[in-house]
Amino acid sequence: MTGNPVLDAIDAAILRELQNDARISNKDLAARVNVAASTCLERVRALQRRGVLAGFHAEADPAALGRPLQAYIAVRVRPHNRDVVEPFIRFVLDLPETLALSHIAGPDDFLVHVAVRDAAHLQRLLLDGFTSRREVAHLETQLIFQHHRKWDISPI
Amino acid sequence: MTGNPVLDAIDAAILRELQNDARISNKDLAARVNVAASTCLERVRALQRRGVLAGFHAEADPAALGRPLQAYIAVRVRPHNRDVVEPFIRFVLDLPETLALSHIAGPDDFLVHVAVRDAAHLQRLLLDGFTSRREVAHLETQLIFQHHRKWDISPI
DNA sequence: ACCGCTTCCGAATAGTCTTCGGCACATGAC
DNA sequence: GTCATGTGCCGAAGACTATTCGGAAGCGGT
Repeated sequence: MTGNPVLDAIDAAILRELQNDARISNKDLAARVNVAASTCLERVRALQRRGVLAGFHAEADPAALGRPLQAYIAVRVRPHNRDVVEPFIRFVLDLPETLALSHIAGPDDFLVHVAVRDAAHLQRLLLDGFTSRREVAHLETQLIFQHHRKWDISPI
Repeated sequence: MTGNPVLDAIDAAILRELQNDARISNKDLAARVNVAASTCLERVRALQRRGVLAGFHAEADPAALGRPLQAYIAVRVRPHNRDVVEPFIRFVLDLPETLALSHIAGPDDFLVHVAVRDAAHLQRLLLDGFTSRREVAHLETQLIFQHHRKWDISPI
């Protein structure tokens, strides 16, 4: 099931098209990858079953939602054990400012990607949201000038 | 038109639903946000026109595609001017390993988010892809244990 | 009240999704 | 070779959905 080593050309094409436009109709998708609509539908469902296609999401522009400023916040958490880490993760993911959170190896423990209204909003988030928490031992913030996300991931 | 400062409750609900499932049918979406299908369709198109909805993308699981290991690569580029930076950005975005690229302020210039097959693959990427380039002055790599992305961004 | 503007709705047509029976081909047993 | 089995693909057809459009309702401004 998960052991299938590679995608064939049609699956790869389906994946590419759906990553570019998740709302394409099944009929159009089938035409683009040169299979019948019924075949295409079954292929898509198989990709979902196998976990290759994990979901479909609309992309909202943070700037259009009043949050044009993005930053990374590197966080060190002490003590770095399960009882502290798990609530911290939940806390960060519940912040409306958070776009993504990584638990990383290195001097810092977490990297939090946030989108905020302006510098004042970022300052408030840092002071009230992060440094006020006991387990937060160290913070380092880097502003993001420009962020590029690649939507189409291909197999290896 | 674009000057409208906030989304009303219906737009916010549409945004939320589409961020959770971009392939929901217009009819179901309309039912969830309590408007007629025709109204819902026009709302969605308006959100696209305004740039709030920037696209619809399938989420592919990098691990299911044979790339279970993720890392951040912090890069310093010298000289840090337009003639060097722009080709570098293009180069990184063309790498199949790249998931995202941020141009940031601070001691490092770029943060590259990559997904690779294993540690050997990462090593090869660093040596052959990055340090072999003239403009790359410094590299720092951090492994990612766990990455959480929030799909539903809300206004402020 | 009246006008102009915007937003919403529901009916109707055009179009799509989804199921299902059957076909074609590959594989392995004998 | 020949048969049985399994897999994947296709196309037809009914069920369902998208999209358009005319008209109604709400809301400020005068």
